[in-house]
Amino acid sequence: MATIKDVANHAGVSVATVSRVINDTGYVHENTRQKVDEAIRQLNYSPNEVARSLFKRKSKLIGLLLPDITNPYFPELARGVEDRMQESSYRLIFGNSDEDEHKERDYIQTFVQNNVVGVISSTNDPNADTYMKLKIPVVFLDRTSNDMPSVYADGREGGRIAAQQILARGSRNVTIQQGPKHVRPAQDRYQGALEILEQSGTPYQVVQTSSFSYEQAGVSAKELFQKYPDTDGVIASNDIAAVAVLHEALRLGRQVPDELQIIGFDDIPLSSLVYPTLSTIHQPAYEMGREAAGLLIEIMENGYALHNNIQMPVSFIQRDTTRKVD
Amino acid sequence: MATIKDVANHAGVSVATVSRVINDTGYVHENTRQKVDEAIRQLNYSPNEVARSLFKRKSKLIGLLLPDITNPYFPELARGVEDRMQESSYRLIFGNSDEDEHKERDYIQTFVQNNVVGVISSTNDPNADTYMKLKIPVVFLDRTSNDMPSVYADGREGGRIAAQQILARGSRNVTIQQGPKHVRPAQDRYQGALEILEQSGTPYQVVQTSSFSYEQAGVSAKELFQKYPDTDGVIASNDIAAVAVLHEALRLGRQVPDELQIIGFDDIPLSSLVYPTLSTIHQPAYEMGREAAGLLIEIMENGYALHNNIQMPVSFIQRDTTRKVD
DNA sequence: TTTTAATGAGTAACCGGTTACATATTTGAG
DNA sequence: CTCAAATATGTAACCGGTTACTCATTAAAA
Repeated sequence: MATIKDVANHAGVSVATVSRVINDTGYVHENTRQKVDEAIRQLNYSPNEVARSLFKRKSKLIGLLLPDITNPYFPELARGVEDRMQESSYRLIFGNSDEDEHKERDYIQTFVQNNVVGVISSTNDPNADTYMKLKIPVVFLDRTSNDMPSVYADGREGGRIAAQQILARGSRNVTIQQGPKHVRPAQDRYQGALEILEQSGTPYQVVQTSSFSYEQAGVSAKELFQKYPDTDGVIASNDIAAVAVLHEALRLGRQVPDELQIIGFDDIPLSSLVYPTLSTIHQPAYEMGREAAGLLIEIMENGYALHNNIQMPVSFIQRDTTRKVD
Repeated sequence: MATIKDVANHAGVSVATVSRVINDTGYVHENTRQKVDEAIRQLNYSPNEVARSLFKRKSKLIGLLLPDITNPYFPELARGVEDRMQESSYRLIFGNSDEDEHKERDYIQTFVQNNVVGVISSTNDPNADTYMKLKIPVVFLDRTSNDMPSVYADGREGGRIAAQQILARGSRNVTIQQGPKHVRPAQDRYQGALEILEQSGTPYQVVQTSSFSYEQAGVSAKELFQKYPDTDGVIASNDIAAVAVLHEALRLGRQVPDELQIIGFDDIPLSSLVYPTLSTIHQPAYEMGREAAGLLIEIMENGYALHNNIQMPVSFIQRDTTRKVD
């Protein structure tokens, strides 16, 4: 690869001048600029970001930490982040945390070692030392933190809506999946649903799910119907779990939505492709990713942001696993 | 952040000695080593990878380029790559190419600018200049290249298997989705299926799909049944498309698999969660990701690899959108 | 005991950029 | 025409590591 020195030699100027040309700083005579541009073109030169990063102590890299890209909700977030970052010519160092504190710390460390200028993280503990001590801006995505910048959907409200809708549509023996205990958004939804069911006075029951993996989803769905064969409404912990429940229900010959209603959470793309299509609580994942990226960029460039906590709206998407009302 | 100089001062030694300690090179007296280790601990020092990278002209970063992480097949690949890279403490700079040549070039350039030591790419044109001129090792993933390292599934064979199976199970008026023309693996499958159908002499028809997006999948499925309402077997271009077809078929009241069989491609996790579960051609995506990472590591560390072209087996997964035979 | 090899640690150049500073030339106001 | 300000460019220090080289000390071999 050609270096700035090669370009300088080729153009018969000093490296400082070349630097001025490529960064458009200081004074450069038009003729000189042209000579340099020509040399750059001929040598197909592009500056070494590592050298830049070393001197400036900042790169054009952003650290992105998500729980598990294999869960279809996260690619949407990631894509939103990427697209927005791309527009401002930032690149991503990406890692899966598996909701594991240790992996998280590990990644954050290498982010710092690589001079990233900002971090976007979906952590369950935004107040962990790892983040509090960070000297670069962090935005929490899909997670809430009062005192730190974050972009998230109103999970609790989502849970409430799910419960309200399933009751309004006639379920009288609802089962709520609690979702993994250590995953904050899962617990928020759960609490929201619980709240409504409590105050409605209708009978309900709770089942645990320990992870968001596909295998777990299948197992949990089977368990659910073994324990509560009479349930007539399921508020699933997310769409994967919901699809698994739907699948198991059909296998058992239950009529959906007439005997059994199901509401998911997330509104991943496949929700509208299964049959019957899945009613769910929509989270604007792609937009959330974009917002998080935008927020981070704002903070990186201005040192602060106008709105540090962006709560995105959730909404009920009526499809075919719930009965119609109007 | 503490620098190596801080550590050196704190320990009362030179930076060279600290460097020897952290890299475990050269001679260092045990007592000295302990002093340095203690200083590192106290200052919570970890070396700046950017400075290292600049001097060595190589980082611990790998460039990963995938078409679109939003397509559920790719997160599996990505995860496989990440997990393997993680084990050898490489990190990923990640980008979505959207199968777009320009975006690809852009990414490859910033990979180089950031001193990545290797690239894993799913490109449609492994012979493009962008790659031929690269001085760092590249492994093509989910794409074939004769002369360059690659890890891919036998798409053509997959297509053949799909056609054989759908015929063996009694479809007599098959529709093949061709998939996007510029996407190599899609065309391979298509060719494979075509081959078998041609030589079988049974009637068949071809429909185009222009992208792998969810919306497209829905539209294509509708079109398919409008054009060929009498088809009794669909070989879809991938699982997303297949699920869309399945969905549309059920909506139209077609009996699956009795009146209509459907075979997908990829075996994404959701294939076994839809109802009825989707018969499909399995690609070991996660393992392919791991293999690609392993291959790249081998090349990076030895300068060459024993097996440069790793073809992974595909297999027919019999589920419920095809009839049973035994 | 002498000689040589192994061990231990510091100095300084280097990686490829950026930028403060110095210097030279040009421009324009008075 | 003079002189300050604006323009143009080069020199060299710096970012935070790594490593070649030098020198001193210690251990081992002769």
